[in-house]
Formats: sequence, structure tokens, C-alpha cells
Amino acid sequence: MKALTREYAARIREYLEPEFAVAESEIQFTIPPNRRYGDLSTTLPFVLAKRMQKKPIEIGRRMVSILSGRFAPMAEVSLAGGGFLNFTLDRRHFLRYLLDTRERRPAARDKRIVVEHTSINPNKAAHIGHLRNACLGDTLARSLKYLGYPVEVQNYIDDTGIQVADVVWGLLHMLRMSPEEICRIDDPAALLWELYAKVSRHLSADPESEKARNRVHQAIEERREPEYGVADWISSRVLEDHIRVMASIGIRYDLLVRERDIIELDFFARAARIMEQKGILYASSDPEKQGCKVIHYRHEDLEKVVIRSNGTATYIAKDLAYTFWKVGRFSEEFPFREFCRYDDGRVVLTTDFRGGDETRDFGPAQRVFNVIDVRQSYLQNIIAQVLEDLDPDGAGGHPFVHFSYEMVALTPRCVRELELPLSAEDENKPWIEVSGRKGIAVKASDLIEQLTVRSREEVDKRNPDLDESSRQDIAVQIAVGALRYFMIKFNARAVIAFDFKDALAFEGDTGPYLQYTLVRLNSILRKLDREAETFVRTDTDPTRLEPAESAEFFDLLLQLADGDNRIESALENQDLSGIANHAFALCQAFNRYYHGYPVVNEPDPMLRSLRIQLLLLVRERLGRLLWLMGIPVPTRM
RNA sequence: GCUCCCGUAGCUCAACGGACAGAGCAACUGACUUCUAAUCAGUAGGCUGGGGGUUCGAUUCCCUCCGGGAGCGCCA
Repeated sequence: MKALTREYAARIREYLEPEFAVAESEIQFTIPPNRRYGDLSTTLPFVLAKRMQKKPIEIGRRMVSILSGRFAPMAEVSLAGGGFLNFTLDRRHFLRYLLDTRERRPAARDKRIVVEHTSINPNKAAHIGHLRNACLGDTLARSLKYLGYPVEVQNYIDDTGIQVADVVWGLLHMLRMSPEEICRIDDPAALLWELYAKVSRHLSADPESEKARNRVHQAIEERREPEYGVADWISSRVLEDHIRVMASIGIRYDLLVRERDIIELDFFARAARIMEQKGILYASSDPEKQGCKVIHYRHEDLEKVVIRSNGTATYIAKDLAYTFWKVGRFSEEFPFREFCRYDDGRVVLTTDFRGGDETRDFGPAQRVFNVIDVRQSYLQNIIAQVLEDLDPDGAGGHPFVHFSYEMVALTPRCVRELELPLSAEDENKPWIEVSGRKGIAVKASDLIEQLTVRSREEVDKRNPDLDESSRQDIAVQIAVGALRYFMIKFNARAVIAFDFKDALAFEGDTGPYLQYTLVRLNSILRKLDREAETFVRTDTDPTRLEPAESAEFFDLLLQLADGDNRIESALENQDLSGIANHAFALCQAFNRYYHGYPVVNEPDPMLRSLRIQLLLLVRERLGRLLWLMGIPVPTRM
């Protein structure tokens, strides 16, 4: 559609040139809200009114008389609403164009992109907050791939932090387990889920145990046994669990980057040298920060401590080092080895300072997306500032993007349903922040399980003829569809106040609605068997459609044609909900159409062919949108 | 105190500065001997938090006030 509108803009500019000085880029088309305004619209008369000191309506009238009947694809031109220039497309030409370009995808681009997402601390099971992150990150990565970029998906593993020490201390000293016993735990993620909350409560109540925990943390950092071995075992097993859970909803990673390796390979020292050379990192002159090295954050005029007065690095240091590596600010490389494989054999690589025999087939990124919730904005903004300072007149825009989104919280009702403690104060809050530390959260695996059980009930009701395993497969696909759509459909800047009632819904604005739409569409095309595809080439005449059908028919075509614009603007706005909204609107329009007009049973061959062509176009587009969101398409439901 | 975000129908949310502010849920009324009713059609529901401004045009941009949230550590 972009190619088409660009061509139209060029032609219009050419025709108007004798009387109106217009740049091609000023001729922007939108799809008007109603077919009675035509198919494409531009506000050109408004734009020129100011410049020419004339009324928009006069300019518009003149343009209509110049453009009327000038070139065929823009069949009609009219003026409405005081200055909207509305065009009606040649229906036959437009339909043919869409059929011919049906499988066209955006051209490949060479800007390499790294998307970092998920990045869950490996000391407990994943929860709904992490699911939002992973679903957004995965759809972001898929969208970028669809638009033609080479994309590598990285998952950052903070395996040296205090949270891992918390649970190691808990296992060794609260539960008094031996390392051998710990290695026999069969579901560590779930056990640690409970334990982490317990440890956190204990530590905040008892300063002595906090000291003991700190000794454990130090032991891990100094690679002393048994603490180090236990920490390594735990973080690896929990990480495997996260990867397995995410794989179950269609989310995959190319590379795991472990914080331990960044520390062992001393990447931060290299990053620090670069920053010091450029004066970005410097010794603070603030008496309170004597002996510290800091970065000045301009937006809030604050000095952020990066190296403490005792010479150790703060949290942001590792993130800076990691980011520098991502964008190739220094040439040192990690050793890589295989961490695990997906069912189809695809390998997930991990960094490993001890060495590895795998190579990573992906160079430094020209652009980095960090999918991290809004609470990390402060640090992420500092990193963005540093990267821009290092390359002030860098071509190609910002190399570092904090792909920010709001947190997931629980409604008070949800907390009550989970039988978690709820203070009187929390009772009146609009929502309660999710916290793995406090154990206030819905575990990802539990939510997926509940969704599967719920969808299984519906599947059983509707498909009694299917065997057990087919019904279960479908139930799982529907559960995944419901979950992934739910995590994408909200504006990224909106807090999701999680509630089981909304999340377990399968009707209306939900993933299953989209799935159902495509399943039905597919089942019609299946009735036509292989014959269906041949209709792409059939010469049809859409002017044969009755006006009511024609309006709906072209409504759908215009929405389809606008798809890539919607994907691009979702990325520009850093808000993927646009993709979900677009898919939902498309399904609504299709379901309405489908309800009114038979396809297979239509006796008139021309109408039948037209409707089949529409179905093929919707299938192509909708299938793509569902793929972008990671929503599977069952064979029936 | 400083920085950022949010406020739209009873509830949950849409609307590149554009045309009469749209959906879903809930409520009510209808449509299955018909390509899947996880669907569709219809009714009802709005001073888009208040007040100024910019604009041909403001839910959208600017200012201000009110209400809600998050972040601001030599924690991670």
C-alpha cells in the first residue's frame, strides 16, 4: 500500500504543480472513517490554506476540478468537511494490486538489531510481570524480523546478584539442606518461589541473618564451595525452567548473557576506560561522593555513582559493560557454548567465561532494544545518554532504545482470590504491585495451567468427537493465544491491573476471538481444497458487488492494505498494542462480512470468486498478525 | 522537593492534531434444519478530571489546578 500511495502522491503533485507548490511528502493519505468519504483522504487543502492565505474550501474545490478524471486508479475525487480531499479508488485496479502483492514482504535491511528481553533473576519461578516483558519482547523481535532486520534475541541472566544469595542462604541455612539434597530438588523454580518470599520476610525481621546472607553472597563472588556450586546449580536450573515456560508460549532466545561472565572477563574495566577517556566517567567533587566515580545525568542534573569509594562497581556498571559489548564499543568477545536445545533442535547459546566451542553468528548491533519496565527508566536513560555522548553525531538515530512498558499489578480482589495477605491500606489501593520478593504474584506456570484448564472445558463442550490428545492440543493453543493477546493488547504505558476474570475471558476482545476467526476462515477455504489458491489469478470485477457488500468488502481491503503501516507505527510509538488492535478490528470486520455473505454456497460464480479472493487476502494478513503476536492457529476449535 | 507516566461509557480499554469520540465486558432485545453461535444484529450508556490557551479543527499540543501511580541509594 505504501508503494501505491507514494505513486499516487507523485502523480497528484505533478497534476497540481502548475497552480500549487506542494512537496510530495506533504501529500499524506489516511483511510477515512467511513466509506462514504471515499477510500483515501488527504488534508492537503488545510495544509496549503495557511501558506496561500486562502480558504481551504476554495483550494479544495480548485484541486477537485484539476484532478477529476485525470488518472484512472483514483477514480473519483471529492471535497468534504471543509477541506478533506477524498479519493475513491478504482475497485478493480485496487483488488488486483492487493492480489498481486499478496505475498510481498518488506525488503531485507542490513541494520543489525539486538533485542534484550525477559531477563528474570534466576532465583525463582517466572510470574505475570515477566510474562508481559517476554510477550512484548518477543512480538517486538518478530516485528523487526518481519520488517526485514537481522535480529538477535538476548536474555540477560543476573546470576551474581544478592537475590541468588538470598535463596542459597535459605536452602543451606533455613532449610538446612546439603548440596547433594539441593541437587535432587525436582522443581527448584517452584520450591524457590515459596522460599524466596520466606527468606525475604526473615531477613527483614532479623539483621543477624542478613549478615549471614551477606557472607553467603561474598562466598559466591569468591567462588567458594559449597555456596558457589549451589548458586550455579540453582541459577542454571531455574533458568532452564524459565526457558521451558517461555518456549511453551512460543518465546525463544538466541543467546543468554550471564552477568558472571561479564564480571569474570572484566568487561566493565574496558567500558570504564572508554568512558574515562571521554570524560563521561569522572571523580566526583561532591563531598558526599568523595572517592566515587560518577556519571552526570543531565536531564535531572544528578551524579550517579558508578564506582564506589571502595573501588567496587554498582549495578549500572554491569549494564553499561553489557551494552558496550552489544553495540561493539570494544572488540573483546565472550566464549560461547550450548546451553540447551529446543524441540526442533535449535540451540540456545550461553556466554561462559570458562570457555566454549560455539561461535555466535551475529556481529555488533547498530541498534539495541532493552525491554525493561518503566521503573528502570532512570538507569536506562543514563545508559542512553552515555551511548549518545560517545557518538554525538552518530548516523542512523539513537543506537539505544529503552523499550519501556508499565508494570503488571494485581487488583485487590485478585490478591484476595489468591489468599495472599492484604493490608487494610492495600485494600483501598487501585492495585497492588507484583513482587516476587513478597510472594505477591501469579506464577506464570500457574496462570498458563489455569488458562489451559478453562479452555479445555470449552474445547470439550464443542468438540466431543475429537480424541483426548487433540482436544488437549487445541486447549493449549487457545490458552497461549488468550495469554499472549492479553499481554499485548494494552497500551504499553498503562499498568495492567491483573484480574482472573479478564485474563480468562475467551470472548470479545481476546486472543481466542482472533483464533476463532481464522479457524473458521480456514475451514471455508479447506472446503475448496486446492482449488482455493487458483482464485488469486481469476479475473474478477468487484463493481458487480451490491453497494452494501462493496462497502464492507473494501473496508476490509483497506484495513488489510494498511497493515504494514500499523506495524511500523507500533514500533515507532513503542507501543505494540497497535498490532493487537489492528488484528482485532480486522477480525470484527471480517466476522461481520462473513455473517452476511455466503462463499462456498454462493451460486453466482463472479460473487463467489470475489469472496474467495477476499478470504485469501484476509487469511494471509491475519495469519501474519497472529504470528507476530505469537498466537497459534488451531486446525479447529 | 525534583523527573516521568496516567485520568475517556458502570467496568476494562481504543481513537498518526482531523470528519457525528469507538470497541469489549456487564445489562436488556433478537438471530443457530445455514461455510463453526468462542459468532452476528440491535437498545441503553459520554461536559474525554476542572479551567485557560494555540489551531480552520484538540481526547490528542502548551500552561495551570485536582486526583492516581512510578522513579530519584556508595541496593540489585
